[in-house]
Amino acid sequence: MNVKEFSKLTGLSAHTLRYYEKIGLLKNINRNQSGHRVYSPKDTDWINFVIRLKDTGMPLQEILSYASMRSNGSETLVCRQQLLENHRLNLKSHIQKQQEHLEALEHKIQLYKSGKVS
Amino acid sequence: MNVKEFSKLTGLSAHTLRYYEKIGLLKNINRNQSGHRVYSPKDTDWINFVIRLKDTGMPLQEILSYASMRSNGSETLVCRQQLLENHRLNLKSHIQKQQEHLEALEHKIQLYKSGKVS
DNA sequence: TCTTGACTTAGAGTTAACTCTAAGATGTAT
DNA sequence: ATACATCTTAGAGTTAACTCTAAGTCAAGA
Repeated sequence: MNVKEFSKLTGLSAHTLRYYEKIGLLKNINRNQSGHRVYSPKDTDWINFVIRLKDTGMPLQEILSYASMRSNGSETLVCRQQLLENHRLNLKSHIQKQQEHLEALEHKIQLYKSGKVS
Repeated sequence: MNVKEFSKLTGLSAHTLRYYEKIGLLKNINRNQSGHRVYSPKDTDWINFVIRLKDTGMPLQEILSYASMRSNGSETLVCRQQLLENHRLNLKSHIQKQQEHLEALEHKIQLYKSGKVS
């Protein structure tokens, strides 16, 4: 898969994909005989997980730290699990808070609907 | 209330509060005889709503647009309500998506717990 | 009165995460 | 063979939202 196809698949621009590679978020991307990148299904799995972490608000630096632990093999398993469990707690409380915000927003909209706002 | 107290109340730094005023998000803040800002309960209500919008991911530009409609009085009521209802839909789908991310994350953590990840 | 700390302004600097540019090599359709 | 799109790189530019700096004013306690 070339960069254009991979870009379409992931929803990230070719620029962003090269940027992710530059900062170390994507590693060991294969090249064809003319030096063009060739992405594999493994790259797809990894980038999809990266995108999930990113979409849940994890900064690239922290994803990078997960990535580098991953490439250090099984001695980092506990640490990676810790990181993910910590992220899970953050995400749960984020959802909780957004739910409260939603309710407050719906209350405000009700005020508009009943003409109690000017 | 001076800027320090208002900062503590809102959780925003004094720098940020002045910045919000500079870009037009806070308007007509009173001053005492020596030119220092004096924040009122009305300012508190407004900033709290601003913070809610911000925390739900609304860009300052859009909050600003709500703010400027608000200061244009009742002829913008419908438009403001529209903006909030649209934001409500975005927020609902955000929460939905985060919920899905949470489930995928919990699944991944299960893989770690059962030793299926290396 | 002197010091200490809070306040003011305009404007510069920072950070994260892209996003684009330039200049050149390669690939694909007519 | 000739366009024309796509690939490559290093490095510069952009955007949002702060965050800080400098230089000066003001207020309260020893």
